[in-house]
Amino acid sequence: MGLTKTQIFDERQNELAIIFKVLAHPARIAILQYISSQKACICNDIVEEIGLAQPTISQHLKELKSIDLIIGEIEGKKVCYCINLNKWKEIQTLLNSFFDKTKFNCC
Amino acid sequence: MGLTKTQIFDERQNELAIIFKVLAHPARIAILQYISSQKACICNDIVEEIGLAQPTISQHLKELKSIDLIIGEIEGKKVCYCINLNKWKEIQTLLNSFFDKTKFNCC
DNA sequence: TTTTAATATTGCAATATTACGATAATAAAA
DNA sequence: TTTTATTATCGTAATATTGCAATATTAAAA
Repeated sequence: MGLTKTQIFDERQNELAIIFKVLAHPARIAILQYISSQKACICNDIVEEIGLAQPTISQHLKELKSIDLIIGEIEGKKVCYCINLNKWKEIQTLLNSFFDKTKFNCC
Repeated sequence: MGLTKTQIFDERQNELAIIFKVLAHPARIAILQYISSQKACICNDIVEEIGLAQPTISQHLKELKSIDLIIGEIEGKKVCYCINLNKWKEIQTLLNSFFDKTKFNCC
């Protein structure tokens, strides 16, 4: 069906899945790595760096923005995209909590 | 197109994306949490716990197995699924490395 | 050997994702 | 004001994912 049955899972499980889903594309990984390594993180530079069409990059940026992982600051005609450090740390902590909380009773 | 252009990204970026993708479903999060909390982690118990049809669970288990996150041990007619602790730790380390390596020069 | 129980696989319908051309929106520059 | 540059949105084609009924496979039990 292609439709995830979110209603049978709890909020935490759905939240984790959404975060993982946003990160589950090499272009979005590459965008994050590029943004984080540059002093100026202009959208157009990202398009040239990654090698996907401008609308495609714009869409990936939108998905990263949807969980506040990046912030876009308008600078005239351009937009400077930056990683949202607070959210970044928050997500890293959340993922570590998921990995750590998982105990291994069996086998 | 629906087809990810993996060839324009490096191996590390693609590997990270695949790991995130496997984790990007609440059912698979729930399966991992359930398996890790049980002494016996029989496939049928997972089906009853999660509330999805048996073939659907079987498919999700297959995806978790695809990156060796879980191991299925055959016990007669039943299969006992367990988390692969070594891979679990390895992936946690890899994700932390990704989060840590990302520096923030801009903004 | 036949039956039963547990799990995997196949096939398919419905929805989601990816990618991009065309175009709109926005703001600086001419 | 018109042009130009930059980014966002829309529409759409192609592929992927999700979920399940039907069925196959496997191994213990009868």
